[in-house]
Amino acid sequence: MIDVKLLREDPELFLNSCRARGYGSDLVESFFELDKKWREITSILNRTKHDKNVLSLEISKAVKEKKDPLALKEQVRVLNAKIDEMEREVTSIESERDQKLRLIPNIIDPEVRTCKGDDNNPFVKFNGNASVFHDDIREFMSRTENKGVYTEIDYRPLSHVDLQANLDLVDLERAGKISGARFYFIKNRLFKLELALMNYAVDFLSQRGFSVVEPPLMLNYDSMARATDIETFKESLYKIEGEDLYLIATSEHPIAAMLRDEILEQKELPLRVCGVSPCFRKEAGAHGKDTKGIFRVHNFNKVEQFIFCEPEYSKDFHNELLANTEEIYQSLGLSYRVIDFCSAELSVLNARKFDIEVWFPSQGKFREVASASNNTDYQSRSLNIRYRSKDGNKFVHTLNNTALATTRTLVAIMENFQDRSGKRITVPDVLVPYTGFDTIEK
RNA sequence: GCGGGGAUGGCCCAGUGGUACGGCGGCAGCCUGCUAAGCUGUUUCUCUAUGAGAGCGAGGGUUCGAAUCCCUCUCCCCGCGCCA
Repeated sequence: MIDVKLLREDPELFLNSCRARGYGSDLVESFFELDKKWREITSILNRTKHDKNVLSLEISKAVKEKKDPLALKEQVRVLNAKIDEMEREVTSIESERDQKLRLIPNIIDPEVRTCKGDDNNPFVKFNGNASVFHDDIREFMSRTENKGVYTEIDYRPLSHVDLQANLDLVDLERAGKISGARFYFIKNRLFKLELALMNYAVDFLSQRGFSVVEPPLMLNYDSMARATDIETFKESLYKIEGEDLYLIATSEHPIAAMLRDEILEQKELPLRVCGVSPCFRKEAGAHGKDTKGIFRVHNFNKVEQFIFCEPEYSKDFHNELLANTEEIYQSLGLSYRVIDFCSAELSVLNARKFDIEVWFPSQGKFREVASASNNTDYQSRSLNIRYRSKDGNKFVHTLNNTALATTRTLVAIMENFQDRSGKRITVPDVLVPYTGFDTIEK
């Protein structure tokens, strides 16, 4: 949620942010219309309540002095009827107003470029040495602003779907039979590789000052609504029938909600939390995309980074979160590019967002594996997470970034580290201590 | 699931129908000077702000008036039951 006071003081700030996102100004305008009405009625209501309180005190005195309070009581009854009516009106206007308020998006970081469309997200950097099939070189170089480094290959590597069939690593048919599309059984060495990835990422973050939590996998409506935005609710979340519970789409949400309504000490900050959990997503808006294999699925495991910090430092921590994930992917030997999101592609919560996209030689594309968001004080204001400072209690800034999502990283490893026969996958060196094997083959 | 106990400001705690007591901590100031202490003020949210309103886990109800009485719910603690 945005800061109402700031909105009243400087509407232009929010109008600009709305425009850059392609929103139009109706939201802000209808907020002000309702807010004006709300203030007017609230003011009369409070005056009436004051009158009532005064009368009530008089009754109290009258009773003590053994005078008859009947006439005074009647006056209060009349006021009560008015108060009831006004209160109903205020409540209804207030809820309408707050509904608008909750939809007004976060203020965009001034460094974000005003543009639209995923293809226009500004390129930030490339790292690695990608295997690129010669037909894809042009695409590869254009996506890296000619800064990409590659080794040309004269064949197209197998997709993970074919590889896993060759090596008996995933059973999609039976998962489809019992659960439906986008479900899977992960089998054998691929499962051990998944465990290795999670362990590796957790160890990595532990060494960088993160505490580790496995969160609740369900949140109630209130916590979820305050930790996320309406789009996530609509597009992603599974609800438990007959219960006030939703399956989490990422551990970002329970970690953010964990500290709701709390006041932290300044010396506790920054608070670095690593969350490890399955993530459940409906993928309702993704019909027809990535329908084969385990690239886009209804549940996967993820190691997430989350930071609560003082406002002054959130940009630094945003970079720290990005650097952590980059280092993980570098150490795995995967080539990636970083993009900086266009204003119109940011989520309502985001002030700024970077994505890390790994090169998949079998698809000839960079694909998203991690997403680093700075939500500034938008999430913390909804969740009411503050810290004590010299100038009073202030909202913390919250940031998050994927450290490692297992299914996509497994696909990346399979597609990048297969040999030419398509019957053997090399395990990245850093994972071998965790897996106990260095190849996956038939 | 059953029975009992609980939830009051950042924290602790008092409060059996008349408008929330006191302490601790934090902040500001004063006084002072020896590992410090003392004194005063302040401490949540909202508003059209010398003033008002709201706020005692949440939501209803009774009443002129509810932290207090009644109903429903949530969470925590103790015991019993069930259980990987």
